[in-house]
Amino acid sequence: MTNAQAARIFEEIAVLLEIQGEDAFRVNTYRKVARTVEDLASDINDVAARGELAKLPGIGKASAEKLSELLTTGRLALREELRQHVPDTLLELLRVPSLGPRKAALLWREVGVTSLAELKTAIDNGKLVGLKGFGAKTIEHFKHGIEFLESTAGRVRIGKAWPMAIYLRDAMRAQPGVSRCELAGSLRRGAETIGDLDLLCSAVDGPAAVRAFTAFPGVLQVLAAGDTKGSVLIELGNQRVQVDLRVVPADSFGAAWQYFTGSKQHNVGVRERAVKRGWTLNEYGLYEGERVIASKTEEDIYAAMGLPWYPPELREDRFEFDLSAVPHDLISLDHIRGDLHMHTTASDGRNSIAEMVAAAKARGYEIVCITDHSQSSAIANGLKPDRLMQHIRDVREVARRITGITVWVGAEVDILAEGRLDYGDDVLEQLDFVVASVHVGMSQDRELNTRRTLAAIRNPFVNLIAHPSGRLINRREAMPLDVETIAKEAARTGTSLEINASTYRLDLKDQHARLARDLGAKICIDTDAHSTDQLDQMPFGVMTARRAGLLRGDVLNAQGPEAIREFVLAKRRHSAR
DNA sequence: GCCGTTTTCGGCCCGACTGTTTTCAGTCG
Repeated sequence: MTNAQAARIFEEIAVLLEIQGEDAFRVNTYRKVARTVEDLASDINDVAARGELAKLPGIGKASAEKLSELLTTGRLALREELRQHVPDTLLELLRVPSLGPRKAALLWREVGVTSLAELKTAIDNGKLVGLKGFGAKTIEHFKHGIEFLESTAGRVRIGKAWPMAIYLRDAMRAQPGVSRCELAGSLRRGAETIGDLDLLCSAVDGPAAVRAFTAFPGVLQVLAAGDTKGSVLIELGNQRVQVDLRVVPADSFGAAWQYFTGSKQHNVGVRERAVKRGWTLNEYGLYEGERVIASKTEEDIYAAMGLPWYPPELREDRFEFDLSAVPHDLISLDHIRGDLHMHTTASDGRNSIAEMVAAAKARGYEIVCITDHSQSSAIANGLKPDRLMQHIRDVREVARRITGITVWVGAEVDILAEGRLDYGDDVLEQLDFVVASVHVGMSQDRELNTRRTLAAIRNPFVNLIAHPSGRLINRREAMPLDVETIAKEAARTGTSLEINASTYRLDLKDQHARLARDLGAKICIDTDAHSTDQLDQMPFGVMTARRAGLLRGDVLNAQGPEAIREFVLAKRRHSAR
């Protein structure tokens, strides 16, 4: 059982308990267990095998026993018992906005509704009319909510949400009386997917700002519009997404920005510190009774509690409250000196070698590496060795013509299903930098996937394992892989592991990148661009690296061309010995 | 159910908005 599967089961138990009206704090305990397991970089089975489950934060004796039961037997008595009492299809009702556990329980007990489909029918047949707590507006809301669910595919990739968020932020900034507007929420934290867009602004007239917001073109539906808060649904490609706006006084902006950036768990951690000092913290400020201790800036809020200002990417209650673990020189976009993984028209890219190189140079890079697909990727027009030889000459020719940037020729060579690389060493040794990655046979088991990735890492000419897990966000699960073993071998051999900056991938993910760095592996952040505009995905890779707590020195392409060249040569020398 | 420099019991973050309420419960973030 994977971490994600175990986490899902504990989250499900939390919901089932909630519907049964269980004590909210006990419910929260199960949620915490789910989150701890989900966020864990190492395999939960390994932790269990070492008998260290109860050492994890928020997991005590009872939860450790339940986890252990689940991992060894694949079943959990508590869950099965709960499911006997509560129909499992009831869980899907909670996805309807403004329908929570209380109302779900009422719908089930009073009207016999146990699923989304039954809710829809019950509404259409007027069966909810007269039900206590269910007025006409509530019923209408549910009707819209079901339509919303049918038209949305859940969370949105950050790369899809970002441009819309910037557009809305700038539109708010242009409103009269609005002195400031900023992104908040998971978007500001650089999370890989976004549930809704959060905007924070300060304005002289709150209700006017909310009115302007809810009147934007593109707003499909207004969910709430108060004096300081507005919520709307907007169209985003083929999806719909909720956008929340909060308006606060300028003097409270720091407190509010801290508050609305989250994460929820980070805020709980910060608040607990306030409570210990006898203070209260809300979106308007940090208070001792009526007295304001801090409110204007985030820095003020954190400093008052003896905490450093946290880059938003670190605010996940993962490691940031261990002050010795808070990095001082976190990697940032302006540290990035090159992009070492991209494609051209030679394989499946849309732009020529010269166009990609010019675009990299225009972004201020000192080094760029062209890495087209290898021969077995027929669908991607992969290069057979003879075409690759011509391609090498073509890249060298561009390198001669375009000055002011180091231009390398490499390849993205397939790691085949049985573990062989798609080019022989006689071909690989002619390249400046070799990217190896898995594109086929992803349904193989953990051992096989790990073994073939290790084989690639041990090849003296392979310098980077690209998108190591092969996941596609919202589309394909990561292939089963022992990331810990991979990272150790990468560290030992001098091979880097990628954070692929494409917002379809973001692979390695933040937690794994942190684990890999801790085990000594170098990380390389690349866009895997298939066109010049995709080079602009780099910020999302950097945000992922920041969430992992990576420093400038942990990132290969934050070094200059000479250092990267030395990284390549060192592995070849080491292997020749 | 977890936790502990207020430690083995008694807390556990805080406020806005909505709807159906005559004073608050439910939901959300």
